[in-house]
Order: sequence, then C-alpha cells, then structure tokens
Amino acid sequence: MASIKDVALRAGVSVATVSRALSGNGKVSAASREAVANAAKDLGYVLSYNASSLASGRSRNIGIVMPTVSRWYYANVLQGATQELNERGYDLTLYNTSGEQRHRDAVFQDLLMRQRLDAVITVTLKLTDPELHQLRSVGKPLVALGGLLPEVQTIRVDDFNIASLATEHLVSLGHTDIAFLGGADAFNVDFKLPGARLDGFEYALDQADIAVNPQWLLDADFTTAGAYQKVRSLLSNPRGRPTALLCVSDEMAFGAIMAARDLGLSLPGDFSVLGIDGHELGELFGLTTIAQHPAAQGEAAVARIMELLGEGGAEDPAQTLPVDEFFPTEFVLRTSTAPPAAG
Amino acid sequence: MASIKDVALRAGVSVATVSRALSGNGKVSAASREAVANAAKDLGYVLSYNASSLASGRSRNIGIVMPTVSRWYYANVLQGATQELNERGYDLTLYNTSGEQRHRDAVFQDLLMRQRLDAVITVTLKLTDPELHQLRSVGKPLVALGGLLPEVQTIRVDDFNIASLATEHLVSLGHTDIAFLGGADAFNVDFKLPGARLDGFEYALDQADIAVNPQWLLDADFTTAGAYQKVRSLLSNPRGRPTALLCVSDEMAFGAIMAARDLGLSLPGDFSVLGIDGHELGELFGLTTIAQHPAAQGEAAVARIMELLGEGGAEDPAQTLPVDEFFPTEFVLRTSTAPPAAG
DNA sequence: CTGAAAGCGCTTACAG
DNA sequence: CTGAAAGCGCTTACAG
Repeated sequence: MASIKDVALRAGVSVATVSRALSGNGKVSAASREAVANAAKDLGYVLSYNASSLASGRSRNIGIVMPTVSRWYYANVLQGATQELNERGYDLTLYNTSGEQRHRDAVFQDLLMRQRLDAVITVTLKLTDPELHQLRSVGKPLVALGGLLPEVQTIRVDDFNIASLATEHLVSLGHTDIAFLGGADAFNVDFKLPGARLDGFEYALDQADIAVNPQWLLDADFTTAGAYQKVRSLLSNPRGRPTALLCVSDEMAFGAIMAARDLGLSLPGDFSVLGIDGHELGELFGLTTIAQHPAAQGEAAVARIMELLGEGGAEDPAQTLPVDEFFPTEFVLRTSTAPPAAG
Repeated sequence: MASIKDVALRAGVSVATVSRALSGNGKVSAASREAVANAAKDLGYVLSYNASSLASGRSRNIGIVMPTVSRWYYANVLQGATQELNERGYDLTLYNTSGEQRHRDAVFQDLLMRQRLDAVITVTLKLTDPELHQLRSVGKPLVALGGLLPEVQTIRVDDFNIASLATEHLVSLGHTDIAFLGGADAFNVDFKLPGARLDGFEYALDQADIAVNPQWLLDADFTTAGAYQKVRSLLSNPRGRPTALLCVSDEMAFGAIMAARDLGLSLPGDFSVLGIDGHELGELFGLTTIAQHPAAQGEAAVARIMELLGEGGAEDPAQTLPVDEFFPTEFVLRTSTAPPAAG
C-alpha cells in the first residue's frame, strides 16, 4: 500500500503538501496540486482513515444505534441515512441493541465510545441516564430520531397530532364506534409512541363528544399477524363491533383488513381501517394512512448531524438550530375509510 | 479523555504493560493486571480504536456492502450480521450501493479502501472485474453472500434446487398447468437468481414430461404490488389459466394470492401458490414456501469472516474452508398449495 | 505557498 | 514478566 510518503516522493513535494493538496485544507499551488494528484493516481493511493482520524480527531464516520433493523421503519430509516452518508463520503457504523441487555450495554459502553465516530444518531431509543451521560461525555454531536431525549437534538413526528387528525377523519365520516389498536412493546423500542397516539385518539373523540369504549382499546405486537388475531376477536364479539379502527402502524392495519375480510365483512362499507406509516403495501390494500417517510427522516437526521459538525455552512449551529423538530407527515386518503353503512 | 498514559501513571506501570494487560496479548502478572484494570476503570478509560488500528493493523470493523437495505432479504441479513458482530465486539460499517452509479463507484473506490476494515461481506452483488481486483488488492478477507464470485468465499442458497423442489411439489400434487413468476431486476441486484430458479423450474417440469407454457413465464419487480398486477392479468386471460404458480419470492406470492382472491378464485382449490423466502407474513397468508433464513445467512457470513481472520480457532483457514457453500433451506408446507380442483 | 517536526494514542519487537 | 523506544500514517501549528 502506497503511503503519503510515497506520494510525496513521487510528486517531489513534502508530505505536508500532499496532505494539504489531497484534503483541500490550506493553500497549495496549482502545480503542486496537480503533481500530487498525478502521483496519487499513479500509485493508487488511498489515505488511511485511521491515521487521518488519529491525527485530526475527525473520522468521517457516523454511528447509528437502533433496537432492530429488520422492521419496516428501521430498515427505511437506515436506507435513507446510509445513502445520504455515503453520498457525502461518510461511513455509517451500525449498532443493533436487540437481544440481550448485555448486548446493549456492550454497545454503549464499548463500541460507541471508542472514538471512532464523529457523531451518533439514536433511533427510537430511550436512553438511560448513565447511557445519556456516557454519550454526552464524549462530546460528540447527538441526534435522536423518533423520540425526544432531554437536551438532545430531536427529530420526530408529532404522534399526538397524527392520531388526533386520523381520528378526526373517522369522526368526520360519521363514525362514532371507533376502536384503537396500539402497539405493545415487542422489543425494547423504548418510546411509548402508542401512548402519545392513544392520547391523540382520546382527545379527538373527546372533542367530538364521543365516548371511548374501553373494550375497543386494544394493542398488539406491531406485527400484521398479531394485529390479525386481535382484530378478528374484536370483530367477532357478538355484542357488537366498532365501525372503524385506527391502527398505530400500517402493518397492523393490514392484519386488521385481512381479519375483517376473512370474517366476510365488506370494506370499507362495514368497517373502516386507518393506518399510520405510509408502508408501500398500503396502496395494494387501499389503506388510508398518515405517511411518515422514514427514509426521509434518516436523511434529515444525517443533514442535522452535518450541520452540527459544521459541514452545513451554518455559523453557530448551537444557536440557530431547533432542538426538537417535528418531521412533516402526510395524510393519504385511499379506499379503506368511508362513512359507516347506514343503520 | 483518559489515554493509555494516564492509566499507566495511575497503575504505576508502563504503557506497554497497560496495553498488554488490557488486550490480553502477552504475559502480565496478576498484580499488574489488576492494577491496570482498576486504574482503567477509575479513569473511565476506553482505548482509541484509531490508534489501536493504526498500530496493529487490525480494526475490529467489518464492512458489508449491499444494493439496498430496506427490502426484506437485506434487512434480515443485516439484522443477523450486525447482531453477531456486535456480540463479538466488532463494528459493522454499512455501504449501500443503491442509487446512482457514481454512488457505487464511490463506495468501491474510496470508502471500502480506506483500510478501516478487517474484511468485507458483499451481499448479492456481482462485482465488476475492476471492483473485484480492487477489493483483492487490499488483501482483506472477502465473503460473498447470495451469489458466487470467482475465487471468493461464497455462501448462497441452491437456487436451482430450490426451484426444482418447489416445482416437484406442485407436480406431485397433480398440477400440470403451472406458471412461474420470476423477478426483473428492480435495482442493481446483479445476480440473476431468477435465472437459476427458472432453470430449476423448467428442469423439474421437463423431468415430469410437462411442457412449459411460455405464456406463463412471467416476471415482476419483486414487489407485492408488481406481482399483483401481473398475476391479475395472468388469471384474467379468457383462454385459460394455470392451476398453480411458483413465485421466486414470498412478497410476490402475497401479491399473487391477493390477486387471485380479488378475482373471486378460491385458494388453494382453484389456484395454488408457492413462494420462496420464508417471510414472516407467510404464515398469515398460509403460504407454502421454501425458507432461506436470511438472518442466519448474515450470521453465517460473519462466522466465516471470523474464521478467515483466525478468530475461529481454525489452523489453516485457506485450506480447511469450503470456497462455495450452499446454505440450507427448509420446505414449509402450509395451505396455499393443494391438488387442482377436479375437472 | 512550503517544509521540518511534533504529535495523535496505541502496539510490539527487542532487550532484559 | 516488564519497560524504553520505534513506528503505524497521517495533520497541523510554526517558521519561513
């Protein structure tokens, strides 16, 4: 492997000049610049990030920590973040806290701390005080996606508002018998987003003077199959069933739709279903939903990080940047919601 | 940040001893070891990976390159790989080649080459000769998942065999009118796995003396929605339709099932559908499939890498390891396949 | 604009 | 078992 010395030798300049020419920092004459570029090319030179990082303290490497990667939301956040980062010549290092606690501890105590990162993005993780403290102690920029962390830059959707908007939609269609399917924590996704969404649901019903039927407040494990079971039971109750259902995720809404169909209900005539997410399968199911664009959230988190690192061109990031930002969502009307059948 | 010097000072030993005590390399007296451990703990010391890597040449960081992360297969491979890696105290650096060619070039020419990685795993990527050459030139272990690369350690499923087995299943149920839904390259997933699967399909039909109907050889874009459209058209042909369909992915099989249902066909009486993948939604759809356990594949790739790095305890990795391994798959019989309705 | 030199924080022969 | 020292490959004041 050619080192910077080899390049310097070949270009007939010092290593300092090579470093400046290649990095773009500092003044270099056009002639030197070209000689260096040629020499580097001839030798197939690529700089050592380790050496560069050690010397400069910057590593062009961002860490992202999430409780799992295989679920829709996380996979899409990651897709957006990694594209945006690679685009900018940054590496993305992925940490997965799923599984045992020991695992999570290892991530926070060791991996994250080894000073190989310029900044970290946490997704949907509620950090413990020691964890937060630890992260802060390294003094690297930190952005929390999908949940508020004290004194941390946050990007999240407005769960309360989303849920109340969704509920208003159902109310405006004429529904009064409305059920809610929240999510039970399957893994350690720590934020109680279903909580904020439930609040929004109840608020909207209250505003409309509609009583909440506690029997119709369900939760499932965020999976389609889990939702299917719950909704099948809900709809099979001989003492009556709701005419509409708000699910806190599209994947659960799919299960709800399948359950309703399997019971012979016609949708949306007999039963309206509303999701939250903007999952691509929603179109096929005709699912009305509120899209939250997770890939764009991943990109936004990266953009925020770049500003914090001073790559955005902002003067004084700490002053000019909002600390807690609501990421815009989008109401998508399709065919799974309609006025309740007369009678 | 406490450095190794601080620890040495506090423990009353040299930095060399601290390094040896903490890394476990070389002999250290029990007393020194304990003094070091205490000092490190007191100071909250964590070593700098950059410095360590620079000095030792090993970075405890594995790169993984894939064409996208948000699709089922990739997200699950990643889930398995990252868990396994974090478990072993390794970092995982993720590279996404999706999007523009420029993007992909950047990954191979720059990011991957910066010597921050001990090894790399490529998923489903068919590398160009220059890319392969470049990767080889860094002399790091390389494992290809999901597709054979010349002279590279490979882990993949036996696509031909999977497809012929699946086809035999349909044949053994008595089907003779069997369609095939392959996958058109949506993004640059370079291996023509649908090719090998199509071959297996045709082989099995040939063995059973069943003619292939070229009209029933379809492909879609690997999405549920794409498959839905294709299958809807297929089944609406007034001149006759197949009684069974083999889809090269479960997600496409879901679309096929939804299309058949929407046309009023009863499943599996009127129409049998078979998938390949082992997607968790398969259970809800009652989908018969061949499961390929992508998370386990990700773990296997990591395990292979570890052997190549000599962490597995193997004597002579180069000699003892297979170069091309078929990852085991599993036939999962559910309710989407049955004998064709009489007449 | 340029170079010599110190320094980033480790690891590892080497000598004891 | 232990330490002094060289070296990993860069970056960056500093002086010119």
